[in-house]
Amino acid sequence: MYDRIKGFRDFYPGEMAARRATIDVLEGTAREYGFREIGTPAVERAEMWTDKSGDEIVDELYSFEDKSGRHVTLTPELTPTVARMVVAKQQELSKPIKWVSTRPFWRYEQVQQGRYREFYQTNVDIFGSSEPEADAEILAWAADALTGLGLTGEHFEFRVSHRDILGGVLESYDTDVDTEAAIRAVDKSDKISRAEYHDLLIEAGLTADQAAEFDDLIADGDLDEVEAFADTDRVTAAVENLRNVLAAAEDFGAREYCTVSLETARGLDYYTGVVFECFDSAGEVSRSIFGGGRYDDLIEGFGGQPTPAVGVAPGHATLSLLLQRAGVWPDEEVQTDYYVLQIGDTRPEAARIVRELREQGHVVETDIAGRSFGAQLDYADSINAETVVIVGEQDLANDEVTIKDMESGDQTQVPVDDFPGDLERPTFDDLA
RNA sequence: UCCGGGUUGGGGUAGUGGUUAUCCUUCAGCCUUGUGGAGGCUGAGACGCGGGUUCGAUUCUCGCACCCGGACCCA
Repeated sequence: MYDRIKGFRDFYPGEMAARRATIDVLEGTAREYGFREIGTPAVERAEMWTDKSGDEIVDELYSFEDKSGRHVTLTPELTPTVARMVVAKQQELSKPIKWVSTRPFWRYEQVQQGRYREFYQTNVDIFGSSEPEADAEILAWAADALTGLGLTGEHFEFRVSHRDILGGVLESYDTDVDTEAAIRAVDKSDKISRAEYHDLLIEAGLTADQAAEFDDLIADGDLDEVEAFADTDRVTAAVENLRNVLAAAEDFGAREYCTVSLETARGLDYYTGVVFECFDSAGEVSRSIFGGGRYDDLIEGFGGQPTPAVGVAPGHATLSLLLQRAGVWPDEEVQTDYYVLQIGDTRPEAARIVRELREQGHVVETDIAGRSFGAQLDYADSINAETVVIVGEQDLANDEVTIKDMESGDQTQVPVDDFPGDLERPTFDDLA
């Protein structure tokens, strides 16, 4: 026996069916919005990450030198790849560019609940619109996708913020405040005591009074108060933009899932405007389910024309945790339309029936294991066959086959030449 | 990298310093090549690895590996 590599997963049929069902909803919803599917390489140049994040990032990459000496890596995220793709065809792609893709990514990380080394994400991105409607469309897609999976507003919420609000408020203090340290403190505020939180803020350069005041302001999430408190262009613009996005989300049907949460500070460095994270409302999944937001500087950073961008990338692992805890994880039930049972040497006739039924698009199985009558029925039962077609020597001697309804156990004889005949999906009820 | 918990047939478990390691389930076959869901019978299948203590270790002990949580991290 060989071990499975840590952090990688096998999907047995039942699990694969659930994964497939999840992907179908996410992508099907994206298709309704006009997002077009793209395909991307599993391997990219490692420089796409080391240039931006430094060489330490290599520790978290599945990177290696290929046979021609290129330093490459299994891709840990999609964003640099789409950025590269947008830059490469910037002139010929009509805007807004709306792309979707579901695929695995790889990161060499510590494995934990909801986090693997090979993980699947559905990335949904819009390039070329800085309008609030673009941000709102991302929120709306996410909301539609989650409700399409069977979740409701009881199960999830989007905590929405704006990158410039926290920074802008901190900037407005006269004192010399270490903005980054303060934002890190906000990020941790959930996990530490109030006193510790305030201490961290004070270390970042706020006075004790300011720390308390800042805490209240941010915790309340009241945009009017924020605006009144920090009357700077940056904060005013951020607040207005956030309001516009929420107003559009209202019309798009996603507002009810959104909560203004100015503490939502964490996330990728490249976010520039509205940011949001999806959380389990019940708090059972403590980690954020996924995050998204606006990253207007990224394309330019990859050598393209300045191009606004906004996107979201739900990871399927945390999503499945949420779906399971909400009790809406798609459970596969094997469904088989027909089992064609053979007794004696009836293969030619049985095979003809099987092929005709399959041609009509039905799911059809027959004996390929040389089993006895009882064992075949047993098997037909185990695969939830709706109808069993018994092709036995005795039946054929009368030019008949037996049609058995597995749920009721009722059965009837029909002329073998009339089966399946012209009926699209002949069952016991049609033939009795 | 760190912290906590764990490891007995495919899955779930009981148990023990000493004879053939318990039970449930699963799987295969049979009872029953012409009637499944119930039942019965038969069979397959396990003490993570290595060292130590011991006459003897699956059991005690140490180390390691692996698994599950969590911290850090999360581009």
